[in-house]
Amino acid sequence: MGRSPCCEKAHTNKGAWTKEEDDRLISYIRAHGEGCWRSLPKAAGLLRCGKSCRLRWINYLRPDLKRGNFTEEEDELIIKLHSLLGNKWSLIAGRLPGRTDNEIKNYWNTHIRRKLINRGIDPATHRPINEPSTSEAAATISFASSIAAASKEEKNNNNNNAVFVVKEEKNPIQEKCPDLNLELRISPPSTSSSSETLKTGGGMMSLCFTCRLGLQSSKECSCCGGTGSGGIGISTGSKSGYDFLGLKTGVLDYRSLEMK
DNA sequence: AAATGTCGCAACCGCCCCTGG
DNA sequence: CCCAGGGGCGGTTGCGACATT
Repeated sequence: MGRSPCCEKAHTNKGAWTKEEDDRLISYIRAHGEGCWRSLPKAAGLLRCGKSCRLRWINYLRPDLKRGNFTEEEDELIIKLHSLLGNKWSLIAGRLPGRTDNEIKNYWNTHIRRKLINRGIDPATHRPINEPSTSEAAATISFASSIAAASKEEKNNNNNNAVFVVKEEKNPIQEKCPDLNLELRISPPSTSSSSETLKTGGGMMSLCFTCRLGLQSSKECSCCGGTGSGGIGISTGSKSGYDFLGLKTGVLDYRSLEMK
């Protein structure tokens, strides 16, 4: 039993979007919101596949996209997140307000990979290229509980819902590449608190409801202040409501953390 | 100036997961 | 519990822009 195609391929346009198509899609979504992508093209008068519309909107037309060059901070954050999450571009994109998974994926493949190779780091494993591949643990995220990892801050926050500790441990690889081999520690969320709290190696962040919906830096955001600046918190320890590790739903799906 | 090579990005493809009936 | 539909994601491709010869 085959899966029905997502659209009538015979009657859909493909390839680059025209200005008129963009305008139609934008005006339709402004009027009706992002709804059923499958029926959207017909409703909007577009001869496009619903998936194509979704992709165009998410990757190019969304008003909150931050286009332009990646900053050095974003570079480093992407590298760190990739070392933790692997090719989970959507998760990584979730930590970079205004950036899309596709954009980050492209940027990784074209710039960061080369950058890491130039540094002598294997972009796939985040290990030194010359490093013999005997140390399996070095490439694997450790979910081992670590009391020490809980750090002092945990004592100050007993209402944590989802607590993530990104801990750096000293080992030979770590000393060569101090940003790598970060450890994640995950505890299940509770339902008692109205905001999520997350920890990084450097700071504590409390997420407002808006941020938990993935609307960081929006006008309604109370923890980011709606400044549009977003938060690059993993390494800086800023308190900018950074939705680290896909907490948009309030429940962490551990499968999303698996390394490939 | 033309030809060729390389790079970067937008878009597509196909698979997987989630959800509702 | 099973199945189909819809949405989302990661990998790949195609093409235009730019650089080099």
